[in-house]
Amino acid sequence: MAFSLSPSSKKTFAHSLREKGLRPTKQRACVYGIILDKRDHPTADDIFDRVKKHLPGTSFATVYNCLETLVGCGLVRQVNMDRSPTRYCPNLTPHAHFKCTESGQIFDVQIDQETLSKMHALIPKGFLAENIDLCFSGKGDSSTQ
Amino acid sequence: MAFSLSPSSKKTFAHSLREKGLRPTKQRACVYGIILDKRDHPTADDIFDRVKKHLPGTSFATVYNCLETLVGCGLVRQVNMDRSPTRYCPNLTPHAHFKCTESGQIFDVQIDQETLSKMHALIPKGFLAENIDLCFSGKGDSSTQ
DNA sequence: TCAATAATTAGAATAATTCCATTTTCAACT
DNA sequence: AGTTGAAAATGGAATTATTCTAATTATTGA
Repeated sequence: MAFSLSPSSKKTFAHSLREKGLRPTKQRACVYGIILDKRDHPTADDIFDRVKKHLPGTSFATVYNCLETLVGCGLVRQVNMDRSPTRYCPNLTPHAHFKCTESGQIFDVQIDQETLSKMHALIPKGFLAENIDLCFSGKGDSSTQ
Repeated sequence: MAFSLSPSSKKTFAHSLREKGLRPTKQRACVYGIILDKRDHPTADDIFDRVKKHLPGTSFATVYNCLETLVGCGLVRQVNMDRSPTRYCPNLTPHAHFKCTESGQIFDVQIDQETLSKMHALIPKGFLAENIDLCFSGKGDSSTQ
């Protein structure tokens, strides 16, 4: 049985895909639902395990295909830290990531408008940034571990 | 014939290694010299090709070993963008990276103290950042391509 | 319903990096 | 100078995340 998205998520999902002429399949909905459901920045591997509980026949390739599609539609974002496996995040607001080197957990860190502007201002004339990626790593908050 | 470091680089190099009880070997000096020589953010593969011109018998494993050692000693820094191969950079000052999506080139972008402080201030109480990584990607300066 | 197109599937292939067992190098001691 | 022991280098195999491929299945629009 497929993952059930909330009515508003389902609308966003179907709309974003149709806008690009893509089909809102049950696998894509499931992957999207899983990323929304537990916002722990899962890897493709984590997502594959969770998807299989809902749609047991799903293959790894499909999970990767779905993730690529969802990223392409702007529904989820990739988080790359070091050489570790890519993680996925449904938070579309401007934010940075903090990786705890002890637990491996990743935390979202909001970026205020003023700091964001200062960061943008670093870019030299003639360059046009389409993407900004800010990552911290170090010791996380022990109360959350 | 080994790569020849400038007297001051040689001193920094030998000192940083000896401080950690490590040996300043000719392979390590060569890898370090190559990263200092052409500051184009080479990959391990690029470095391997260049090292072989000076020390033909060098193996890939040695290049990786040397890079790990140099990073561990703080002589060079790793630059990870997306899932592309790790690149290496001898610029030890606070700086960000801009990757041109057209040419693949990576440019250093200096970070002023005020912006750096603002970025640090984003980190929530209880977290201790040991590393900051700021990356931009988009269209680079066409005059440099 | 049916054809056309898009998406999914399983498994092979790839690419960057790491591991491992062996050999070589280097520095400190006889 | 020769010996020894630890550290480093070597070649090749192994690993891991991801992408590719060819065949099958699902979805959409006429």
